[in-house]
Amino acid sequence: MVQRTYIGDLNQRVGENVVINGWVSVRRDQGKMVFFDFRDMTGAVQGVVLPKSAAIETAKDVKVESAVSVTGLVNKRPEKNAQAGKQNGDIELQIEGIEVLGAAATLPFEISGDTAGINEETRLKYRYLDLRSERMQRNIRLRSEFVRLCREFLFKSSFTEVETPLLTESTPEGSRDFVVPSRLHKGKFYALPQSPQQYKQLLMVGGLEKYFQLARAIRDEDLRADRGFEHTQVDIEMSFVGQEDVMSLVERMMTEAAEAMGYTIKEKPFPRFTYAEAVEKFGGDKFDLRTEEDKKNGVLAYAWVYKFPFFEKTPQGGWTFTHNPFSMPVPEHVDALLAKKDVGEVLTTQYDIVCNGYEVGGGSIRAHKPEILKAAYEVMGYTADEIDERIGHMLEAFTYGAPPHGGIAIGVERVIMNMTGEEHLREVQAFPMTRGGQTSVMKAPKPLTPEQLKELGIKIEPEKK
RNA sequence: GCGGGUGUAGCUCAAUUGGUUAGAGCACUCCCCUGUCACGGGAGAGGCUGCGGGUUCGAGUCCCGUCACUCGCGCCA
Repeated sequence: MVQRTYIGDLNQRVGENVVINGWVSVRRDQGKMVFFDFRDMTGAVQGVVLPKSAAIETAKDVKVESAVSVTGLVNKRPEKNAQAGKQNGDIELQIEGIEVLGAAATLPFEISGDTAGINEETRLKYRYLDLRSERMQRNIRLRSEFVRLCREFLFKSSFTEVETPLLTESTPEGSRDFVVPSRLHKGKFYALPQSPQQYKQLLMVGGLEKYFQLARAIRDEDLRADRGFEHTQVDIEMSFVGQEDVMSLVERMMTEAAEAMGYTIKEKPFPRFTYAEAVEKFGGDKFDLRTEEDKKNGVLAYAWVYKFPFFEKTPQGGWTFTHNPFSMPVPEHVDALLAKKDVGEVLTTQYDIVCNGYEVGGGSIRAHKPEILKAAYEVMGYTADEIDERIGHMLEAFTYGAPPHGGIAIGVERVIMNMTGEEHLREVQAFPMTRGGQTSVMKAPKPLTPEQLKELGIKIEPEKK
């Protein structure tokens, strides 16, 4: 069997016989001769079946988007037939044989153009076809490239990648959990992680010092254009660090990745605004620092927002956290928190990273001393028993030599949306859901069989109207 | 949960104040074409107008209900 040549390498093989694999993008049947556009993951090339070619009969039956193996001779095109400014526009494949490896039925929609205008339901039902489109190929590959560069940066910086559990505990003070019924413990449920927060802090207690994970975060809240049930975070945690250490590491990672991908960052180091400044200047903590010119040029305008209030009033007159309850207050406010004095004035070490109007990540230095973490829960009005039930395990873990630690989570989809200019999360995920929460292609959620329900100890009550 | 938008051929859309047999482009099938490159030319097939009800001599069009998709709010970092 002859070695496959990638289409992107054909221009170095002029005069040679080659085999290419790929898909048929276009067929142009001229009667006596037939032209094709083929593509693989490296690019596109024109093939021609001449009248005397043995492949002429099969060529007429090849359907667009079929997967094929094509043998032929790489020719320089005559000057008058060359296509300037087009990949492989100066060569073509003179086809000797076409083998259809996977025939294509008539397509439900055309994928040669931009599929963004096609009905969302149709695109998602046939996501495997939509993924062949140029736009989706670009977005998904770009996403992979970003993730690769983050991984490389973090490995280079002595981080350890750790996978934390997917089946875990419900966290009532966050957003709504997706839950999984337990077969072994009927009537009890696991929850899918909203973030690996507790585990990554326990990894710091566990001496890993520098952890990261490409972590899936799962939340059962209604969907938006830029928000799905699932998204992916570059999740980072470090020991023996302060706010400055985490921020500068993240800044280097984001800069290296973006610049390696050819993007321009508007301002380095990233400008910083306190929450109060951001509200005053921009009316909120998600702002866009780009000029119209920047927008045209695809510039990324990163910035930090920090010094958020730790707590805010609840409608009932109590206190709740603004970001999360497990952060350290800024050093000068630790005593106030411990004394529960001037609670509304206490600032947290939380830092958010924003870019082009989106919040792309957030983190903080964590409360690694049990009394500080406990104080935050007391401010929010939890009883000793409730605190023990919710975070007793963390408080205990922190009694065994917990290092000061902090971290961040960067939302991968948000970054890729900024890079591609996409306004919809679905355009940067391979298999997203509809807004109504139905999965691509196979349309979950679906009912379970009575046997499955019985095994789980679950009875479904018919919904009353 | 609330509010807005959309739903007509496989896809993208059109169809006058309610009026005859619901049209077009692309895709598809067949025929013609030796240099095309989103090839071109000719012919053809393809419709429960999301679904259910109502008003009317007559509904794609008006009314009520319902479903799906979508955008925003609530919710959510």
